Amino acid sequence: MAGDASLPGPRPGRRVTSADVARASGVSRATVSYVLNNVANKSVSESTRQLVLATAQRLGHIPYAPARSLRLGRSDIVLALVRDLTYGYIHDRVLEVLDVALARRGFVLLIHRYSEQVRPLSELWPMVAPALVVSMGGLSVPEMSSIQDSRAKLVGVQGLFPHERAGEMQVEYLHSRGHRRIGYAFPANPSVELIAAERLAGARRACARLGIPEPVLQEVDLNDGDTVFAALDAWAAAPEAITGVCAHNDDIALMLSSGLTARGLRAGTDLAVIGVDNIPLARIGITTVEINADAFADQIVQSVLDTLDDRVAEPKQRELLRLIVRDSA
Amino acid sequence: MAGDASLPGPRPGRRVTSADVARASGVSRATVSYVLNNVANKSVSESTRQLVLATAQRLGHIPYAPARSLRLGRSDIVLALVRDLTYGYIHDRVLEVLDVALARRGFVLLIHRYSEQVRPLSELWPMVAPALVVSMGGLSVPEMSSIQDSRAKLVGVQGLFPHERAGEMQVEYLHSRGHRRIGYAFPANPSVELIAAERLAGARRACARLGIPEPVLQEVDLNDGDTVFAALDAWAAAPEAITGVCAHNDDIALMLSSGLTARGLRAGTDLAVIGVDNIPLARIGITTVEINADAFADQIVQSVLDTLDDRVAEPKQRELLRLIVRDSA
DNA sequence: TTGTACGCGTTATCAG
DNA sequence: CTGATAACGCGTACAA
Repeated sequence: MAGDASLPGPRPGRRVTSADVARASGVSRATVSYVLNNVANKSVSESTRQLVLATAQRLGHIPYAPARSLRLGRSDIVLALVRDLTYGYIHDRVLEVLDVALARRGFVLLIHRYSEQVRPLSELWPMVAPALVVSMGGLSVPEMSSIQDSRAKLVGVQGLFPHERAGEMQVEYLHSRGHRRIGYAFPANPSVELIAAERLAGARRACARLGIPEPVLQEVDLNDGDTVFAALDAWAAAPEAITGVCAHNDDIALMLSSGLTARGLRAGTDLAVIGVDNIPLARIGITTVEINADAFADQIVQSVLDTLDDRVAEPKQRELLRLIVRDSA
Repeated sequence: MAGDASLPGPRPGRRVTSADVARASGVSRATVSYVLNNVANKSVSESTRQLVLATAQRLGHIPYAPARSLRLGRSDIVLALVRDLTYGYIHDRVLEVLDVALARRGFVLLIHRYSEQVRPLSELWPMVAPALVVSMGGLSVPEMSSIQDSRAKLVGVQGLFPHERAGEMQVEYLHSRGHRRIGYAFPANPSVELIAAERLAGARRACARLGIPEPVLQEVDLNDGDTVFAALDAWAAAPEAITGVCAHNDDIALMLSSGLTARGLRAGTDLAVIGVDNIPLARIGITTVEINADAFADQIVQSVLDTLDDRVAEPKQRELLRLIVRDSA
């Protein structure tokens, strides 16, 4: 029994290190590392290999990420910066596809709900040391330079997506259906402001090109039903009544549709409403500009992998948008 | 020029370490560490303090997370395991509140979209070394033991939430409005199966207690509008027609409502529909069992902080559910 | 204020 | 071919 106690057994309350595995296996730490990492060019006899594997398993050894990263000079973390998780459907799909692609390359995708008020980016790097940062929204100049300082690579999603075109397509469709006075439902949520501005700009451009008046802007807050009714009233009270509305996205289009229903009216017959996204909930009755989530995701994945490999990204634009006509417009 | 070259200047292409700052400041690495960490009980003269701070700033030094974690034996990462980001509103709110609370404690919340098929949990620990894991869905037994092996603390969200009660409240409300034949719209998405089963169980229990037949189950797939119409048909064709339906959540309730509208019917008059969540989109017209997201978030935060401090959690149950009556039921 | 040992995994170099 | 020794990455904190 005294013999047992003097043996360098498992240290209580401490992490199981590769050194523990080495001791218990009667081999060196180097050998353990070679075995655990399947290092090529290093021949280890099958017997020791099995012994090390079994011992590691038995002791429950898990290589400690910080030590690995310190030695390797890089972490396997890709950090996605997101302002808001409720972007919903498209975002979720993109992040899923991205994580699968990264997994094949030995990286892991972690998502951070980023807000400058909670914690400046500069405080993020001493806590996480990502190999690459994917920014899912816009970034300010100081934010971008902070990422540069952190030595993480950076991929921005903004710019990859033709938001203006989406706004244009909405107006073009409404125009083709005879609508000449168009409303625009702009989101109140500040976290989508940049995107929203682009879509609106596209709608405005299309109106100008088609020779119809600028869209009549109304702000709609997803968290406040009153704003929906206020918008409907404003459009109805316009000098020349609005007959068709572009909604920033399907969520807002759905709210407008619900608002109409609540008033005994109906989207499509009393007021044309068109959204953007083609979210599942919209698939009953909402006319929309569909975003091809998979194609969009592929572009981002391509961009991320290129950046990880220090390749220059070849911008292979694919068609991401498609009109889907349903009852609401 | 030769003199310049022999100076230990900034090493090209390499990280700026605290040693670089120490050299450039003409002080020891220890001093740099003390200054940068504002260590109490360590008197550093104001002049060197300012010098070090300025030098660090000038060189763009950022403490390297892996080295910190290795030395301290802990990382500042709290990892939230999520099956699916489209849980939406409630989840987003919870994760926001949690991150704010963790920020105050010097931790950062990172979210991982977890799927066993993409990457087993055991491969996650060598990449991330979280101080604590928050599981936002259910975990299997091997998954839980994998977390144990990783030496991360674990907080499960399941169990904190009275899902059965939500199902009960739905049935109780429909019953109070005179409905005796009740349908149940069950989500097809497997990632919410555990939660959904609990809500359904509650609905069943309430039916039994009230002496009405079991709810007639129909599966509804958010991504497939046909399932909505199939469900509506099935309920209408039941031996005794269904007059009220409990939806697993507001998204499904909204789909049912849209389906009714598409058929020229209306939720509330032709078929009563009640959801769960009170998501923003539901706030026009959908009767629902509201989840108090902030109170729910507070519970989780409390649980997380208790676990981080190795305190035993005191289960301070608050009322999380509230009936909200609108047009749809 | 400083010197230095430490945390842990990786890998170049060396010995049998 | 099989394996061991030792240096390294970087920040922290104890002893001096």
